[in-house]
Amino acid sequence: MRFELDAAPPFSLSAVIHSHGWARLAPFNFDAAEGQLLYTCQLKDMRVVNLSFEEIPNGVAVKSNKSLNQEEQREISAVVTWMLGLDQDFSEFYEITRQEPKLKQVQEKAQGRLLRCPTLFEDTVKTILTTNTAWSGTIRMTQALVSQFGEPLPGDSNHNAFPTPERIAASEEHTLRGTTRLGYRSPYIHNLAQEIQSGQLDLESLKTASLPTDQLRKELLSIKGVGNYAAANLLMLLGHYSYLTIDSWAIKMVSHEWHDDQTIGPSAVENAFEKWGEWKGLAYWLWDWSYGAE
DNA sequence: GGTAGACCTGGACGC
DNA sequence: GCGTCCAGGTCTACC
Repeated sequence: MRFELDAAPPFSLSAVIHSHGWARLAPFNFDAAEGQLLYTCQLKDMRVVNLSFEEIPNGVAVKSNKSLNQEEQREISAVVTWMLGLDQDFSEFYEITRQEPKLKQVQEKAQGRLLRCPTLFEDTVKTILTTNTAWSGTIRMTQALVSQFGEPLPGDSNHNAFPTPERIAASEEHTLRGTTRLGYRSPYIHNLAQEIQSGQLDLESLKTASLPTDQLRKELLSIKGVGNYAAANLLMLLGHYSYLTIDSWAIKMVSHEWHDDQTIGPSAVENAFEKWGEWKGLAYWLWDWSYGAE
């Protein structure tokens, strides 16, 4: 089954796919040779379907491996709109970056949208799994979580949906740790799933909450396992760009760009992007870094 | 408020 | 094959 969704111009599916590493984390499946993105999605009625995305002139065409009823199609339309940021408008950002040589490519390439997961729960878990580990570790842990706890695609044991909070909460923490090798992150993920499952935390409501950025950040920082870096990353996914995702890579990039590779601290990274105000997170993220280019 | 040390895993490296 | 070291953010205890 195939249907089309409009996107606010300019739009580039490729720019969304390459906006960060999410496309390489299960249950996303990115075929680099074909340039095709797939996602194994569990619907509200618990059905699991495989979705693929194709760029068309005014937006994106969505293909499902199974037929969908009207309600399911409405649900997937809303989910894909959120995942690809189809309704996001970056004209203000493009306006202020036009004169900056290191950002002049952003409008031309329709950059700005960041690939998101259907739920903030999934984005939060994946963000926690990026902390204090190499990227290969993030891929391994996410794959283990999906294959061990995700609902399988009918007739295809190689593809599972991302596990629901209920499914993770129903397991024992030591089982989660033992089967997925999440290490010390395991209690963070388990605790988050339990809080959502019990109704103590309504994480998904933050996607549409009209809270000031600082308040939203405070809510995110209250989650065990989410610190400054993780909160900034999640804020970016929620469309708030006034905090920087300062990790070891950011420090290395800024040190090389403006400090002759001298040792610097996080405040130097902050200072370097202060002028971009509420857009500084995005300016940093899309900056055309000279590191590795020479 | 700032800082040190522990947390956990996989990979690189030396023997 | 085995042991050691290191990288990567966050939490907690302590000052």
